[in-house]
Amino acid sequence: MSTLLVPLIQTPGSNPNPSMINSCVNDNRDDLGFDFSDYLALEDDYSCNLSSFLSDSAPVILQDNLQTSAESSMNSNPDDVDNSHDHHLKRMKCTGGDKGSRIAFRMKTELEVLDDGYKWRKYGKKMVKSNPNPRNYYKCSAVGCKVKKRIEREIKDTSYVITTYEGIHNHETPHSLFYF
DNA sequence: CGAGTTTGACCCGCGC
DNA sequence: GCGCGGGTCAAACTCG
Repeated sequence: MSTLLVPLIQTPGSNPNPSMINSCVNDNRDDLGFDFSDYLALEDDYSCNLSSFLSDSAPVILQDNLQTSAESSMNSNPDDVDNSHDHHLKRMKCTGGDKGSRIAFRMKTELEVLDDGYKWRKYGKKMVKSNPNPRNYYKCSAVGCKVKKRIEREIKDTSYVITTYEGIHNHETPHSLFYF
C-alpha cells in the first residue's frame, strides 16, 4: 500500500480543505471557532468505516516524523495538540490510486458544519451502527459539481468532528475569490 | 417564493 | 434468497 502526503498548497480545482486549513489558520483561526488539531486522509477503500481510521490498526504519517497510530493515539490528548501552533496539521495518512480525491480529516470543534469556503446542501442524515452520533451527508451546491462530504462526530471524543470529502471541485471556492 | 433542511423510504452491496 | 448496514432520493417542511 503506497502512502502519500496531501499537498497543503491551494491549487485550482483541488480539494479545498488542506488549503483552507492553511489560509484560515494563518489569519482568522480564532474566528472560525475550531482548531485543526488533527488531520488524516482516507484509504482507497471508501467503504471502510471511518472509525477504523481512528483504531490502532491504521498507520499514520506525521508531517515531521513517522509513527504508528498506536503511538500517536497516546499523543492524541487535545491538550497536547493545542500546545503547539504547528499541530494544526499534525498527522495525515493517504494512500495512492485513482480514488485519491477522497480525503478525511479530524478536527476539534464545537461547530456541526465547518465553513470551508464552499456552499453545501445537506441531503441526508443517518444513524450508523458504529457510531452513536448521526452522520450527515452534504453535496456541493455549485452547478455541475459532484463533490460530497460526510460529517460525523468521533465516538471516543465528541469534541472532534470527522469530515470526509469525496471528489474534486470543478470550480473556485467563493471563499478564495473573496480571500484573494 | 426560492433555497435549504428534515426524514422516511428506497436502493444497493455484502455477508451468511 | 434474506437480512443488515450504509448511501441516496424526494416530498414535506422551514426560513428568510
